[in-house]
Amino acid sequence: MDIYSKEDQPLYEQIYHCVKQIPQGKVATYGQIAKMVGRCSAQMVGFSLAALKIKSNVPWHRVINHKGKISPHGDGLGTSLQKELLLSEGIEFDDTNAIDLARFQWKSKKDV
DNA sequence: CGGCTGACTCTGG
DNA sequence: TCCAGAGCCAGCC
Repeated sequence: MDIYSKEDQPLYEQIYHCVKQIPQGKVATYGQIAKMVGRCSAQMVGFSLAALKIKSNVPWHRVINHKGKISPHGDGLGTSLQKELLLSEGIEFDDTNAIDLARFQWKSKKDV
C-alpha cells in the first residue's frame, strides 16, 4: 500500500488511508496517524475523522486520543458506537473507560 | 488573500 | 501526579 506516495492527495485522504490500515483489535492515537501521514497536526486527524460519516468505510472508531480514551466530541451517538465497536474487536476498557494503549496501541512500520 | 476553527498534543505550574 | 494554558497544520469562510 503505497499511501506514503500519495502526497498528491489531500491530507484527508492520506489520513483515511492510514486509519484503514489499523488492524482489528488494535487502536491508534491521533498523533500516531499524524506522524504516519508525515505531519504533526493531530487536530487535523481528528477533524478529518469528524468529517466522516458513521457509515463510512473508515474504521474511525479505532482512532483515539493520547489518553487512550474516546473524545467526547458531542452527543453519545458516535462515542457510544465507537466503544461498542472496539469491544466487538476484543479491545478492553479499564475503570475509566480508557483503552490500555500498552497492549492495544497499533504500531505502524513507520512508527518503529 | 487573510483569518478562524478544530474528535489533539505538549509543556509548565 | 494532576490541572491548565499555549501551539500546531490544514481546511474552510
